[in-house]
Amino acid sequence: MGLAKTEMFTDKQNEISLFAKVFGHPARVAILQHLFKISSCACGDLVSEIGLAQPTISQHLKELKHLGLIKGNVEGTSVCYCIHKENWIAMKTVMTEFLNQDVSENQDCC
Amino acid sequence: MGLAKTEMFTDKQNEISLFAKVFGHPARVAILQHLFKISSCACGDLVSEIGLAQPTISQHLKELKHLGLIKGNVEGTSVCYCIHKENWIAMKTVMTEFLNQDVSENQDCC
DNA sequence: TTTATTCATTGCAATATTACGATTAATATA
DNA sequence: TATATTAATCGTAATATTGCAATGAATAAA
Repeated sequence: MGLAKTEMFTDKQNEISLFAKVFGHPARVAILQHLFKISSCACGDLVSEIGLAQPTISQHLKELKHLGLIKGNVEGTSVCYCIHKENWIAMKTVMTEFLNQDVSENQDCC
Repeated sequence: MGLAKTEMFTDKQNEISLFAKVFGHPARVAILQHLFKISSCACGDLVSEIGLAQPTISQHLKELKHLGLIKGNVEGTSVCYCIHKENWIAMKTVMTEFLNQDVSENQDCC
């Protein structure tokens, strides 16, 4: 039914999957990398940089903003975006804990 | 059109997004956490553990296997799954590099 | 005030994902 | 051999995602 049964999972599992999902598209990865590289950036610059249409970029920015990973600031007719540092660090803590699960103690089955 | 334009992005960006995408569903997060916890596990045990139907779990396992994050070993009529350690560590390197982009030098725009 | 610029929103088409019943394939056991 | 067990695959319905043209909203500049 195309719909994840989130009620079957822990809050942490759902949180991890939500963060991961937003990184699950190369355009959003590229947007974030560009924001890290140049600190802050207007939407229009991202459109030229990434190469997708303006409404598409705007939609990806909306998802990143909705998760709190970026901030947007209106400056005249343009909107300046940047990384939301505190939230990025908080996200990193959650994801790193997941990625760092200890693999050394485990015995292979195969 | 529901299809990511991967040709517009770098190999690294596509790689990051593919790894992230597979973590973008709580069932796959739960499967991986369970495999870390108990080292190795039959498909049927994961079905009881997670609570989704057997074909659904089988499908999620297929995706994890396709990305190389788990291994499956046939043991009689059951199949034993475990984390693919080397590939997990390699994935972790890629994802950690992405997550650890330096945020401290950046100036906020807002 | 008019026009230009920039970005968000809407609406839609194409494709992908999620979930599961039914079935199949493979092996173990009686 | 016949039956049971386990897991993969197939087929399909429901929903989500991606991408963009068209449009709208807001501000700046002429």
